[in-house]
Amino acid sequence: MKYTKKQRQEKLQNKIIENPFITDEDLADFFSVSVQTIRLDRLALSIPELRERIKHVAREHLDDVKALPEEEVIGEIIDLQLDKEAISLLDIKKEHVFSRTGIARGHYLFAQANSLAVAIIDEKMALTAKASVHFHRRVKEGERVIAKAEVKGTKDGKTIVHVVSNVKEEMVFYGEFSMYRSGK
Amino acid sequence: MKYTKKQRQEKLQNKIIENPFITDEDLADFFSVSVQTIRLDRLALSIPELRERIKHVAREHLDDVKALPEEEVIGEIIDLQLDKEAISLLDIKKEHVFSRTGIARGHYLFAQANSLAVAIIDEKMALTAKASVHFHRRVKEGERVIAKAEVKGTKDGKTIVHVVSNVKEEMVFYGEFSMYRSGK
DNA sequence: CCAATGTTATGACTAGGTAATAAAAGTAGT
DNA sequence: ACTACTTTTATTACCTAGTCATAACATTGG
Repeated sequence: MKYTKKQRQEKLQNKIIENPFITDEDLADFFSVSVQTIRLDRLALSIPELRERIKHVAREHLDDVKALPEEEVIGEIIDLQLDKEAISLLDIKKEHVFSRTGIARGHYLFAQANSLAVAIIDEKMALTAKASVHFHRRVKEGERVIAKAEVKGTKDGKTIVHVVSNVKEEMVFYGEFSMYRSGK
Repeated sequence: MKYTKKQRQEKLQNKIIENPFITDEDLADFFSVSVQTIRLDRLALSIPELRERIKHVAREHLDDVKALPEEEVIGEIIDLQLDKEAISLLDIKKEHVFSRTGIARGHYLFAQANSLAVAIIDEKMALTAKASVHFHRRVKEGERVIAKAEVKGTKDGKTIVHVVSNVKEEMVFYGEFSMYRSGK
């Protein structure tokens, strides 16, 4: 025999993670055992059946795509006084960090700050013209970044917004954004 | 009767887009028609059955999660000479633009430039310290942004990278990045 | 009123399973 | 070599959410 029960079950788990769309029959072929054995294995490992697996993957996706366009903002806005100040919150998760180091990629902090700068403008449309940003400290997975934006005034039609992002009491990011606004 | 055939089929389409997990039976209940009618409707609209719908959504998701961590870069790198220059390409799609205006959100252009600046550094790890960026022209859905990064030199341990992004011959973005590098 | 369109019902079949039960095969210990 | 136990396989009945084909019934417009 090729594998012991334990070995097979380990491999099985990997196989299914790798390709959640595989049927018991295909697995049975692959391991040269009967379908029933595969089913006992899944039962033992509490791996749900193909359809449930697919459903699960699909639901995750649906949550993703629903979460994004709903709020065209990176991070969750928790306070917003138009043309004055705004605060948003971003929890740094796996998808935001370099997988090797666990350090957040700069453009997510930028994105949080930038989209907050867009949101704060009391206009149907706002676009970033210029930005000058500083990354003060690396942010790690699991940390919560709170960005605070403040409108500093207007200079030749462009609104200047300052954004300071903190993790707890520590400043991790600072940016100055110069925003076009659609208003006449 | 509540709806005509046409009205029902339109509503049906929306219903399914809204919640692809709904069964024919639930739909039949909702519209107070028989399951068979729903099936004829789906057939007419060529909407696949529940399981196929779910599978499709799941596959998209799988592609997403597989595509992202593979290359930790926004855009596709088409040329890379470490510590010299690099070029990447980003096709602006629906998910990159403000849905109302079709104009690309600034942080995607930033992300493309920033991740190119990270990639160009010949080191296991590179992080952005500072960045100064200008958005010269709005980029629209369907346009292809080509970012070109050049290493300009090193100043107190930080590498200066310039990134110019063009759509066709027109410059749309310019950024100067100051990068930390892990090297001793 | 009758023909066309729309709707519902029925029966046979499918994939990819669950669950329960039984039988067979392999592995150890003595 | 025989028993005891684990592991694997087979069998049967059932399930969901469909497919496809055929037939009958209902509604509406002209």
